[in-house]
Amino acid sequence: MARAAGVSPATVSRALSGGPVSAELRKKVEKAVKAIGYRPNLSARRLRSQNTKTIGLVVADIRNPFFTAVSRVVEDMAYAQGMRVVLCNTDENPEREAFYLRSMQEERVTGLILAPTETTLHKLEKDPLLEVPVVMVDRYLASSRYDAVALDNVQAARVLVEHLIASGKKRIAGLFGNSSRTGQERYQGYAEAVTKAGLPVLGQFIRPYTSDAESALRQLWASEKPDAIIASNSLTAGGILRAVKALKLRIPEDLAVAAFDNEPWASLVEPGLTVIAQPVDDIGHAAMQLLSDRIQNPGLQPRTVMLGGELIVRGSSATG
Amino acid sequence: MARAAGVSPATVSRALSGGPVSAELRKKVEKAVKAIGYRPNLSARRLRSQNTKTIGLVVADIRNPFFTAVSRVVEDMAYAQGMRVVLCNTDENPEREAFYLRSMQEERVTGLILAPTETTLHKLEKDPLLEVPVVMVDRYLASSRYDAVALDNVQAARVLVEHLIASGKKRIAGLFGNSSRTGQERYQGYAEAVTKAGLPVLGQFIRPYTSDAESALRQLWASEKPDAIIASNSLTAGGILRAVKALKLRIPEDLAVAAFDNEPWASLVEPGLTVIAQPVDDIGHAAMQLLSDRIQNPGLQPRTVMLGGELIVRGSSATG
DNA sequence: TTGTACGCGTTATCAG
DNA sequence: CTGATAACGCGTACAA
Repeated sequence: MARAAGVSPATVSRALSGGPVSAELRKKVEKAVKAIGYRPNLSARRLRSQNTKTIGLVVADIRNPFFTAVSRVVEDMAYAQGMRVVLCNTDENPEREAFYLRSMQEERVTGLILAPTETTLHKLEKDPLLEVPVVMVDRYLASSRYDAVALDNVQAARVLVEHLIASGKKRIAGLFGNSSRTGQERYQGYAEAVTKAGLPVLGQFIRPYTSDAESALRQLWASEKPDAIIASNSLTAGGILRAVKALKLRIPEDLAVAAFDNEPWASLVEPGLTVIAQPVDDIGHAAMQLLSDRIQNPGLQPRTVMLGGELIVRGSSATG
Repeated sequence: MARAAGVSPATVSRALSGGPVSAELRKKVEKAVKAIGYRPNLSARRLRSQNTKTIGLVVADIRNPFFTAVSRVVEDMAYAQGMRVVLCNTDENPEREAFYLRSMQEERVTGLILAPTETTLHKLEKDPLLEVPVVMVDRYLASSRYDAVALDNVQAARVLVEHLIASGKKRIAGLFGNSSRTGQERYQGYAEAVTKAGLPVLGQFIRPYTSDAESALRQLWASEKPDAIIASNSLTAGGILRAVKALKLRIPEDLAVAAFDNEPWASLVEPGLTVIAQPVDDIGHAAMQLLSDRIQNPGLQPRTVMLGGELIVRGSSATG
């Protein structure tokens, strides 16, 4: 490139990065850029500057609408700051997580946004093998060494259950994801609420897939005969509705249903699905904000941003 | 690292990449790796090897379930080949597309998977400023210079419309995305089918957002009084169902509805949404396969993989 | 203002 | 089998 423009490499570098260059030479460089279709080499630039301007986004599965929404916000904010986003799906598999975290280290990412499994969450807390800025999303430990942003799951689950109790439900079941802290916290809020009301605890942990939720509900219906059920996420909710349809149960008369995540279809299914809406945009925004802050100032005390959910009542939980 | 292990850089490189090294020195290197938590620097590796092992994925919006599904498959296959995926959302905005394509060039991506707007699609065909392997996804031009994989949109739309005609519908409307070739093709298949049956063409192009679809249907219902409508994608379908609900129309008696994309909720809404299911996994798989082939052999003739959709009939289009 | 020289961390080539 | 050396493309201190 330098010789294509007939100037020194240094001049090219300066011209392209707005350094002090005479108008004449600047023209020469710009002309050469167009002539040969020159594009600066980011690998070289990163190696030299020791700044990759890359953020790693490691989530369980981008098809989970929650992560989809978060990733979109993260990508928007990243590119607004001239950063790129590398996407990783771990399928809640600690081995894949370990692999990706190693990769992100080799990538020398500027920062990392991570929704870890319970396993990895504890491992990272014990020995902090990541020396890059990290923000946990959706899952976190109290008084962690890492920044985190998440829904107040315990509180949100409690609100959801109390709503069902207020609707007169007496046998409230719950299906919770078995691999993430999120599921545990929502279970906790659920269990506290039903216990406090003197109702039985009918919660169980399942893999967060539609089919697992479907069969779990069938079993539950054949044994415990709940009159209401809450789902820890939208995939599980889908499975429940599928089973409800197959069993020809009426909602909410036979079974009230409520869930987490206000998917677009929540208002389209009959009679409308009651949900806790997560502020996904705010969560993504907070994650990037925490990350930017920490990148600028690594010495910061770890911060946890806890956001509230919004209860949206629809027909699926209407007073019986 | 080299001096931490007490050997030469070359030996470190060989040891880590399985080259010919004595067992003794290999131990030394491995020990040093653990001791200092060494991770190879990918920027340096890429600069030196001129191989970034990175694929760029440029789509309109990762929140569109079609792209979500494709991206998941792409990411899976990429990492199975030791490649990373950089994600870009263009919002169907040609300027953002241009920006990202430039970025991907600077990134020296090994390959590019791209769902371009109509604008960019034509521009790239005219002057091929991308000299990396490119696979178009979801949108493409006939006899293009690029590889492509997509649904046979004309055919699929025709099938969908013919199904509605067979159900006795006489005034079939259609809402199609206004920014992508996909919308145009589906319109074409729609128009052909209704014309052939001697029915009026009530199709229109809208921005592919839920709210636009909602107001479009309200207007349509107030003027053309269709007895059926098809939606070019799942967001548009959602808007239609929302408006239908607000207008208290009965499906399918007042208005039959059919759409593209078999989202999980399609079977959950009453009375079930008739759709053309896109083979999203196959599409993602084919895209990566085409890309791998072209990376291995850049001289290949451009290929277009056209996949068929599957008509899934549900209650929303039941014979009136 | 401009050019020269060096180094970022790696791999490939070439001697030894 | 191993080490010195060069080069990938860029940015920057330093000299001119």
